Amino acid sequence: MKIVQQLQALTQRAITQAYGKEIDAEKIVINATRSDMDGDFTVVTFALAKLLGDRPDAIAAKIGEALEASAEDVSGVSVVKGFLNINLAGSFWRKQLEAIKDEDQFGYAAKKGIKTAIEFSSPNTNKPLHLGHVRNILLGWSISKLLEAAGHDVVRVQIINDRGIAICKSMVAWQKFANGATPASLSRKGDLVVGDYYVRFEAEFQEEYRAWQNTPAGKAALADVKVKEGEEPAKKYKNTYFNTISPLGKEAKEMLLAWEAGDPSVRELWSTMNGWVYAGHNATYERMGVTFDKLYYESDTYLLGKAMALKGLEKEAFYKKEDGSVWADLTDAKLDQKIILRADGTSVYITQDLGTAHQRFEDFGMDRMIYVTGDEQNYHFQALFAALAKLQEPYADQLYHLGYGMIDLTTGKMKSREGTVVDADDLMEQVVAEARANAEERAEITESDASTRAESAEQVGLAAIKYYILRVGPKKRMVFNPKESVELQGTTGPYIQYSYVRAFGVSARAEKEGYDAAAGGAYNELAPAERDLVKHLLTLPEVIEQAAEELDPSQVASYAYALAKGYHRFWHDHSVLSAENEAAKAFRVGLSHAVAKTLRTSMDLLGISLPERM
RNA sequence: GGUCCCAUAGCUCAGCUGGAUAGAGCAUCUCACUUCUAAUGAGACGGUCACAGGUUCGAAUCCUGUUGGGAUCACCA
Repeated sequence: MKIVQQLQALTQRAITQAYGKEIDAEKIVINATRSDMDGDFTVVTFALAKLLGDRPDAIAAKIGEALEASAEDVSGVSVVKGFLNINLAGSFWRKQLEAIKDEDQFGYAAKKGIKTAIEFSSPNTNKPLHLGHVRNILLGWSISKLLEAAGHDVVRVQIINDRGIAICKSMVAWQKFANGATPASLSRKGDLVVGDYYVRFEAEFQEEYRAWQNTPAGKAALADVKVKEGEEPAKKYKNTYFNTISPLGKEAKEMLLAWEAGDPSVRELWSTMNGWVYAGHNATYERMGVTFDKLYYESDTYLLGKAMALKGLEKEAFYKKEDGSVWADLTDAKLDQKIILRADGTSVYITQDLGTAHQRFEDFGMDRMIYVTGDEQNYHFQALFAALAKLQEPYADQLYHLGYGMIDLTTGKMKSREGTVVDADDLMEQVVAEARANAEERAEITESDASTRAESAEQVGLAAIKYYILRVGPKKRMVFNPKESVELQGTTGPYIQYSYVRAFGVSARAEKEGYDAAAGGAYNELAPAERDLVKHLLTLPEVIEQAAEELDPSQVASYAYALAKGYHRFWHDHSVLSAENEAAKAFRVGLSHAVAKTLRTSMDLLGISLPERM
């Protein structure tokens, strides 16, 4: 039982003793005592004043007296205005620590029998993963771990957007300019190669468009474009040009049609180039420590979506317009009319999502489904959920969309077209290099060999990136400062890792050298730093529960940081191996052991691994 | 115009279901290393919690409105 609940029960009894009235225990407000006041927990009595017909300070005094007399774990009380500060005995905290120290899955909830599917990352197959994906992947992975810790059965899925005009652009450019080059012949990651040709296509297209603008036909067409003030005709006309005039655009569109028709040579090129991308993406995922249970491909599910649309028509959940297009009326969900199928029977974005959702339910029978995407898709998911509700899909009321805020670079907004994206691979490489440089500088202190240093640099660099991004609440738009993200000091992953290195190192050494573990039972006068650590350790289950409930890894990030900080402070003031006596030593070894274990648990929930040396 | 998200120290961010004098990190300035690993610790400096009302014994937190920033409202994904 949680300590606060125990105290509520005790306080409830004390009130009955002092006033002869029964108060609902849950209504008694008990908070952690402010750090600058003496005490562990504080009963806030203002709300009780009316119920008991007494003044807050008098209530605090009377409850305090009763508590001190009857509760053996209460070592002292003090009253400040209406606040009753309670001190719990050192032996109480010592016993609490002993109870969790070797608990295998401390912080994890029992299985709830709820199956949750979570979709994240879900890239296009025409380019490498970039900074936006990094936030998506880290959030998705961490939330999936949190849900598992909270007792859910989790299935991690992706929908891979492997078809469409974008990949066709890469394919056209590759055919025209690559001379048969492959990732192997270029010694370059496959996703980067395909991305190169996507960029090449865009560059060639820009050039073609610019040249056309200077032809008589181009000038005439642009002169007719109506624009608002500050808008450029050429920019506004670009899509129209691509779709109706551009030779390159025509090639790409013909390729898309050939793909849809199942043209064997186009399909073959398509699957070859997608294969390159998958190999590249997988390498990136692997380095990030992320895996998926099941992948869905848009090239499969867009057909399923069409079936869903037709089912919707049968059920009269959707309706057909005169031109043959299929629509959903979502006005009762405060949304608009939403198209489900085009007049020519081809699918739109939402169509494949309908199909994918249904297929997943067939595959897994999940109770809940969580989508992690950028918040620019908030409206899309509202519409998707409303449409699934209209179809009366059984899981329709258990769908969640987590739209995270855009991640901006310090230099400005992140736009792939302007070439200011930070590539995921480059980012990891840069930060790991920084960590390596740091480790080399400290090589004398750590007395480690080169391969150990390289390994820990990898862990440290990745921790820096992951922590930097996950410490911010998901919905908040955040600024990514490349310089600052490399920083290994302050509120960072490496700071926490260092705390772990200390806690783990010292407890492992004590185990190895041997100490009198039983002596700890005599240690009942905890120093403030020790008491704070034990208290903080004990809150892990609540932190996990709430973070999972709110789909918010940043709460765990804060928790881990506070724990690491507390341990650093403790370390500074107290010696473990050369403690004053055997009792103190035994207690501190146990404390260090528990801190190390808890840091490991909480950082694991963020997808961050901890080195034993650094 | 409709809907949604955001606004806290110079900068980047915490602040749980309303509780005491709003907290960290970075930056700036001090101090502490022949270490159980100083990638650390201690201190100083830094605030009209966007603004205005309301609810309450009590509001950064809840409600309403205003302002500012962003997203979205495509037969794009």
